[in-house]
Formats: sequence, C-alpha cells, structure tokens
Amino acid sequence: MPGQQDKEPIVIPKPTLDRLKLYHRLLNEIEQKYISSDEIAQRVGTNAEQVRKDLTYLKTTGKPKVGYDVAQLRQELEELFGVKKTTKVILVGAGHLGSALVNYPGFANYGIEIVAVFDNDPRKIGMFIGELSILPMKDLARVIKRFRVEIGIICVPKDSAQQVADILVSNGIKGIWNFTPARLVVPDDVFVVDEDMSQSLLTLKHFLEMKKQKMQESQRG
Amino acid sequence: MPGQQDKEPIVIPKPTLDRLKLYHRLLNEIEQKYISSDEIAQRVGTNAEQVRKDLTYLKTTGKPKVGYDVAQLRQELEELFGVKKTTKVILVGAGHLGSALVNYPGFANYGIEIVAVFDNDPRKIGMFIGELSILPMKDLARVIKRFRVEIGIICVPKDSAQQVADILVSNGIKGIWNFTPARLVVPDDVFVVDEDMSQSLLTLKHFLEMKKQKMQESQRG
DNA sequence: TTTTTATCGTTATATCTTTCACGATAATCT
DNA sequence: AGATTATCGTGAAAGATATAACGATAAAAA
Repeated sequence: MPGQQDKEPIVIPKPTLDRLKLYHRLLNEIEQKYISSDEIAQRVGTNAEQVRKDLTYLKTTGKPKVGYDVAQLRQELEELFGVKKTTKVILVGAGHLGSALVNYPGFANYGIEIVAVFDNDPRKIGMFIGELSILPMKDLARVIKRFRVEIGIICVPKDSAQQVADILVSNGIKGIWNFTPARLVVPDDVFVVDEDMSQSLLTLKHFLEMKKQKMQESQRG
Repeated sequence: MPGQQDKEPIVIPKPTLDRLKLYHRLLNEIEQKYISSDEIAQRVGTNAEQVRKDLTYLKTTGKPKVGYDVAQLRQELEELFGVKKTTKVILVGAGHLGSALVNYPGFANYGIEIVAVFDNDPRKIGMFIGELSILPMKDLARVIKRFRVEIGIICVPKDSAQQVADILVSNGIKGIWNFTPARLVVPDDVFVVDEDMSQSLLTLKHFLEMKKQKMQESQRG
C-alpha cells in the first residue's frame, strides 16, 4: 500500500469523537478561563475519567489543580472539526426540508455556506429560497466547479436519492449529507452522513413502549 | 427497590437496537418470503454473524437452509418499535423546520401523527401549515389532555427551548424530540432524543479535515 | 518552606461488543 | 433413505471502550 505510513495513524474512536463534539459545543457556551474534567463531565452528562481519556487524543493538556485552558481546548477542537474554514455546500431538493436547511441560522457558526439550491421541478426553477434562486440540475456541474464545492446535501424524495448521489459523486463531491431514508451506494472515498429522522423517531417510540410494558409489569407484580 | 424484578430484565444494547432499525427498514422494502442473515447483512452493510447475534434478542427464529420469515420478523420489529400503534404528537415552533416536519411524509409509516402545532408569535396564530392551524401556547394543556399526547417536538430558537421543555413536561409529556442545540434538563422519567444537525455537520467537516491532512502527508512522504 | 489539596495523565481492570468457530438441523440431492 | 449442503444458534475468543485506581504535579495553605 503506497502512501501509507505506520507512524502515528492515530484514529480517534467514534464514541470519543461524538463526545468531543459535545465538549466543543459546551466550550462555546462558557465564559470562564479554565474548566476541570469533572465540570465538563457534569455539564455534558458523563464522568471525569471519560473526559480525561477523551482529551488524551488531543494535544491540549491540563494543569493539576486548575483544569484545562478553555480557549486553547476550544481552538484545538475547532481545528479538529475544521469549523474555522468555510466550506461551500450545495443543496439538492427545494422542498420544505430544503427550505428549512437553507434558512437554518446555525450553519454559519460552523463555517458552512450553502452556495446554491437545485431542483428538477421546472415550476420551481427561478423561485427563491431566502436569497438563493433555485437552479436546474443541468447547472450543477458548473456551480460545483466554479465554487469548488466539496459537500452536497440531499433532501429529495427517497426514490431519487441514489440518482442524485450518483450525479454529485460524478461531479467530484466528496461528502454527502443525506436527509433521505435511502441507503446510498458511493465509492470508498466519498463520505456519507445519514440524517434519517424516522430512525430517531423509532428510538422515541421504542422508549415509550418499554415504559408502558414496565408499568404494566409493576401493576401485575 | 420496589417494583423491580430480576427475572429477565433483557435490555437490548444500543448498537443492536440501531441495527434492528436498519433491518426493519430493509424488511419493509423487500418482497420475498424468506431472507438469510447473510442477505440482510449485505444489504445493510454488516456481516451475517452480527445479524444473527442481533436477532437472538427477538423471539423470531430462523430455519436452517432457508433463513428468517420476513413477515414474522417484520411484525416483531414493528411491535418492538411500536410502529403499529399510532402515537399522537404535538409540535412547538412553526418556523421553517417545523413546517418541514409537519409536511414530512415519512411519519405516517411509523405511526406518528402530528395533531397540533403551537407558536408564541401572535402573527402566526391562525395561519396554516398543511392542514393544521397554528395554535397559541395557551391551548397547549387542553390539546395534550384532549388527544392524550405523549410526545412533543421542539423546534423553537435555542434560547426558548428549555422554557418550552418545562411547559411540555409540566403538562405530562413523556418524550421530547429536540431539534434545537440546547441541552434540555428534564426529570428522569422523561426521555429526550436530540436531533442536533450541527453535530452531524461536525462529523462531515472532521472527515474533510482528515482527508486533507492525509493528502498533504502523502505528498510530503 | 513544607504540607495539603485538587486535578491531571496513565496504567490496569472490568465491561461491553464483535467476530470466530462449530455443532445442530431442515431442505435438497443422489 | 442416506448423504450433502446451506444456514442457523450459541458459546468461546478477540477486540474495543469505559471505569477505576493511583502516582505525579502545580497551586494554595500553613
């Protein structure tokens, strides 16, 4: 395998990465100069050992009796997640969800900029979502090249999802944020993050089921 | 601890539960009568052993040389997730995202019915989202009681999130689907599922960071 | 300056999850 | 009917992650 080196291929475990995201969010909300592993833990709902373990994956180190330098930690996390670099993104599918995303105020904080919205419904072409006019799919290649877009958001009906993914991939997109329940098939070097809301829903319903069962049991018992 | 029994407190591990959701979705898409662990695995991107292990948490059992009965497995999963029972849900926050959710066609498939939408902006009261007219917050208690609502969706601005959560909880809501980045503080018996899109974003950006680093390394090396 | 204390970093232990391995079994083939 | 085969179910091994334990260290107190 050429181009691969054994020295320090430190990969951060997924669970740790997920918690680091929580820490990152927390650090953006607090004012103090230092914070202890224990305080971080309490605020995000884990324990101090876990926090310290997680932070060993970073360069930032804490001081005994004081804790971690908030600004420093925040900055390292921002680098880790590339928050500071603006990433240009296109969105395909100008339905309700697409509109919601274009208008989502949170993206700017994470260096995300939606530069164009596409749809294949001729009636929608030219209409505006926020300040962006909806473009036809045939303009996609041009826009991606022009703005050097790397990420595409898919929020079209499920049955068109794979087709759209194929178009995005063939135009050089390397990251896809998939809001449809479809499982996308893409080359290895393309990264897909699924945002399937129905799945979260199942989690909620399952919880309520469990709860009801428990209540019935304790009544019987 | 009264009301707690030691016999068979079988709890399905979270990773297993997440995969079961994938299997459930798959089973809804296929026509065949039987399916093998291997086919399930290939279709959802895992391996056969994993699938079989996961299915040991269910009552359904497979037949050698044949596989699992699709209909039976589907039904057991539907029961597990409470898909068949319609759950009534209210939504607070009639912004872009709220509208998107009300119009989301996928909910019906999972037995979710949004029965009312609330907002505290007087200008929005009485306007329609789909077929639902936007109600003032003061109607909330009445609606929850009337429809026996157990789940509330919060998609208001971050700063109002906790306040809304408190209102929901005090009106007997037991499950909250939180679309804001706020961390909600609720009693132990209330279950919160966070749907923080900014967090998924970080996953994507982190991936792109990694990728860039790798490319730089391989150029240097 | 010495002692005490809070908090870190890290190694060791425990738990949880996945993978492996293989005997059991129902369907198919000879 | 007996042999063969695909597939299951499960217990054991391996791997990953989380928790616990504790010595080290910087700040604060004595």
